[in-house]
Amino acid sequence: MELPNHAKQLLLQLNQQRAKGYLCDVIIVVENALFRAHKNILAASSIYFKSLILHDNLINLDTDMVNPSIFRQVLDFIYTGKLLSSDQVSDHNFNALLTAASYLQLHDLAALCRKKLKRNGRSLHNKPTTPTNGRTSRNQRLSSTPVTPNQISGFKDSEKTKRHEELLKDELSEDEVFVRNVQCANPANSLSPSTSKNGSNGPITSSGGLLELGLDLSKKSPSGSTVTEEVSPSSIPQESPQSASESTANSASFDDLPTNPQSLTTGEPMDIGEAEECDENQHFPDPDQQKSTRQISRPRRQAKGESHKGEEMERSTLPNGVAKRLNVAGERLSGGGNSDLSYQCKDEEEGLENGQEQSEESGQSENEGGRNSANYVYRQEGFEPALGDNLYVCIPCGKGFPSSEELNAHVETHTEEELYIKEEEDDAYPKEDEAEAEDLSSQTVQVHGVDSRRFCCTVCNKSYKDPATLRQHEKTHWLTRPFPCNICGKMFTQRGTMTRHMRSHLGLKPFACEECGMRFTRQYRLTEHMRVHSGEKPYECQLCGGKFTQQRNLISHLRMHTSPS
DNA sequence: CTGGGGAGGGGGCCC
DNA sequence: GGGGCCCCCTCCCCA
Repeated sequence: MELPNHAKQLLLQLNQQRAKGYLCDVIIVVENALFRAHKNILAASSIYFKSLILHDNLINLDTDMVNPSIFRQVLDFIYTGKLLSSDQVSDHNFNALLTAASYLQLHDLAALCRKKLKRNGRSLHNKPTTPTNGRTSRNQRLSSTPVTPNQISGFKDSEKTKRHEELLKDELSEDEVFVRNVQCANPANSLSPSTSKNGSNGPITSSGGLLELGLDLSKKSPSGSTVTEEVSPSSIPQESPQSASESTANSASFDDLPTNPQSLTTGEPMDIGEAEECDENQHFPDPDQQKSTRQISRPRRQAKGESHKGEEMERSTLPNGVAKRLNVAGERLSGGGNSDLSYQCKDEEEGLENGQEQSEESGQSENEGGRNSANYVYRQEGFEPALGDNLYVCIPCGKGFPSSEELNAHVETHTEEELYIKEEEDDAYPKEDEAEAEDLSSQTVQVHGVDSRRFCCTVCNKSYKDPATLRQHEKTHWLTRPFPCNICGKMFTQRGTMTRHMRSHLGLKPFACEECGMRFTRQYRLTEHMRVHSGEKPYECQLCGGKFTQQRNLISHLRMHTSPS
């Protein structure tokens, strides 16, 4: 007995889930576009993917071989077995598809493309369609500014490309919208290292419309002359749980998108069955051949360890029974390609059990449901039967919910005060003066005579000059971190920190050295760096007289003095 | 090979 | 929100 449509229905469901970002556990980076998908599906489709996603949740594809537009079709094909109808896909597009399919070892797709090209009597070009990486310019496509054919550098046949872009224009899947939120941050800087180094792209202004999409991770250089990212400030899509309701404008664009996989493609689909060599058993080619074609260079290993004092405190104070880790199959988000994208969630790599950190899924869940309000969405570790389907757990109270939407609705009922860790509930923090701390209420203002630091934290007794700073500090005691990274899900207590973190994902280095052209993610780094050119060494060791350009190196040096040797 | 310095990069947090 | 600083990790170079 066999259900005739079982496989089809299963794939349909999976594609719907992809469209919603549901249970997606891998992000594929193609130039400046990100695609969410399921590891299992990719692994089942291509041994190339299979090898890549074993350890990485973030895969960076070779932009010489595939561009975002093509990969979108590839991904659609993987999930549906269908391509756009042949009259909607130009020969040039088939060439690009063939290139991508070969590169990704999607042999069925490659065979399909070959057949179509052969049928059309065209020569096969199993080469990149362009030396400029087929920068099909999703940014441009998404931009409200009209795009001239010349701007689409990815294809020589710009008219056909444009036509294809138009075809795709109105059928963005949700993963692309997710991409939009990320990539619009830096329309000038793609994720490829080629543009991150010197920022050779032209200046981008808000007139392009990209910034309306809401993410600005750029900075302005102090000099201004060497920086290309001239963008106006705009809001960040992530918001605190308290302000989540304000994000409806963002959410609307998601909700309007089609989730039916059929709508992901238009026109008459071309079924995979057209490919002559489409044998189900031919999905996995010779592994040796696979190795030889592997294109992705491994990223430089990133900083791994950190003190994470606050996170350790969080772990120690998490309520019993509250799931912390949403860890989806390895969970380690590492850059699969260029170093600009080689960020790794350090705690994830270290296997820490910190729910606040393990939020790739939370990010997806927020995309699925409240979009920007799912700061409390964490999957239960494993799938404990006792919880049934209530896999989405509210960290503060431990309640489980079957969907992120319900959890988000529940989270709204929590007040800030509830999220705050009361002093009496927390014995994990060092107290400078416990007796005094006991007398402090959350509203207490300590006046220490002429001391201007009148605002004391009731948890750790630190004092601050103004209530805003105190409030900012108090967030470090919260169980939850209100600002998640859209890419890796890492959570931050301050929006600025998250924004800064996002720059590392996107390779944004707005601060350029006028002397050597080296670029930095932070002004402070540039200031430090400038001492290299000036020869200034303001930090002097009082023990040996050694001088240093950076304070941290003096500190490191001092350890050498103090450590027993 | 090892230790030390220089420097790039990331996160936390206060102002 | 941005700036600045601290702390950390890491890599690279060189003696």
